[in-house]
Amino acid sequence: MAVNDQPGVDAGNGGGVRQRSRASIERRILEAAESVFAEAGFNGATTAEIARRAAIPKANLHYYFNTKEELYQQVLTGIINTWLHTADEITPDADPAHALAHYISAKIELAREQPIPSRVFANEIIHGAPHLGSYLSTELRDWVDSKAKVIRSWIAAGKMREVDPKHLLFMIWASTQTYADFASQISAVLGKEQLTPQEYKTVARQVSEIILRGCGLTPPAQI
Amino acid sequence: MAVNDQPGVDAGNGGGVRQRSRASIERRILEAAESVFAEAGFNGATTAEIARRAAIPKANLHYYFNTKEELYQQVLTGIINTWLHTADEITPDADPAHALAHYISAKIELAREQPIPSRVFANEIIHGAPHLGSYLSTELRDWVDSKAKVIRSWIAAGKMREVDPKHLLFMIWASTQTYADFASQISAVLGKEQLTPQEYKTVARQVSEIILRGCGLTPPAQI
DNA sequence: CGGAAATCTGACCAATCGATCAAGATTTTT
DNA sequence: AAAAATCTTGATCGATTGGTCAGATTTCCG
Repeated sequence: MAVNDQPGVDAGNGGGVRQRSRASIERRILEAAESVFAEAGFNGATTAEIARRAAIPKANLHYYFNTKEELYQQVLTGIINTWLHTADEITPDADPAHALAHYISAKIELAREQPIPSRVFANEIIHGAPHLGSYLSTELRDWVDSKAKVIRSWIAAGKMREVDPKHLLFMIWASTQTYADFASQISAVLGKEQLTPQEYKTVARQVSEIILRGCGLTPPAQI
Repeated sequence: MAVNDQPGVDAGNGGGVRQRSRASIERRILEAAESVFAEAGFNGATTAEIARRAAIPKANLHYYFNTKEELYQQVLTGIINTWLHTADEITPDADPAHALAHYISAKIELAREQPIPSRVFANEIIHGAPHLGSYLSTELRDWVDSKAKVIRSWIAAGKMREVDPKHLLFMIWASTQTYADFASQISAVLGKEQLTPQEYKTVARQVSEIILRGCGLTPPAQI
């Protein structure tokens, strides 16, 4: 299906009330879908529940998004786009300690601010990524290759201990996203509804310290 | 429902063919259920598909397990019991470096040997653990409290750097289980169907080294 | 052997699901 | 103001689901 294969988008008006209203309601539907997909997965989510949370009749939801699959794809795409630029500071000329600490801190922040999209993505991966097409083996793989190359250049320059760059990235992903994906477990174990922003900062500092020291780096005093 | 609330179990025979056959078929059903739950989650899993993989009619499956919920509970219980004793070496008198390295190594091994149950559990947690009752906030919480106490005793004895014990455990869980739960992502990014046992050993060594150094410990030469 | 208990199974059911449709309401364009 | 385009909605459909049930078959044991 083409991107603009929906009525109204190519109407003659130059971004009038119609388009603004349409964008607004689509955002509301996507947010509702996000939370339902996160709670129940693709199979468990029902369009009726999504419609209910978006406060529109189910038939109207299918006017804006033809199929549940299309809705899910849009949610996934939104998540992925959000994640594309969190490691921009990982560049050859950067200071490894600072760049990694910044990356870890940013990922923990994201886990705190947007845990729901993270859970949708995690659920998709756990079930073998049946709806992600070739994204993992093409775009994400290229992204990892390029970041691994940067880390390898840091190692070659003697800036840090010799570690496998890709598995280091997996470890950072796991250690940070666990605070979004497995929040229910962490909350239950710690015995508190949710962590405070202060506690998230403490977590970011500890994860940074362990990984940086593990890489033979000295954690920066301030991030 | 009581544990032995099924026909045949309390028959007069002393562990004859009947009981052995029942145990065998129940195991076959549970294995089938495990894989289906892992691939589709609780909602997405169908009793028809579980029955198909167990090679029995659906009605027969419901003879051994009354409801899908009961089947799911048994799968979850099995997983949890498997995990209960993986950290037995974490004791006050143990050497922190050796104990942690052993724990991490054992968890990576488990991720390699039994990724499917791990995914069922992870899926349950991601969706807020709706079927786990109070397990997380009671038994698991107590388990974590006791292990955290051990780690705190290590710190008090000056054996390792001061870190938050619980978040250290979360980090170990995340870094190890990611190789089971997110295997599809790791495979796609690395461009290989699956890691070799040798590669799992490399992963275990690297995760150990980073975490141990991160805790101010010296990784043991051999685990 | 013979009957009781346990096991197995095809057929079936009520509920729920994603999706469709026709018809009406509203807004925009001419 | 008429026509066209867009939006909204209740009703409904075919497909799938978890679970049931009556009856056939097998196993067990005196």
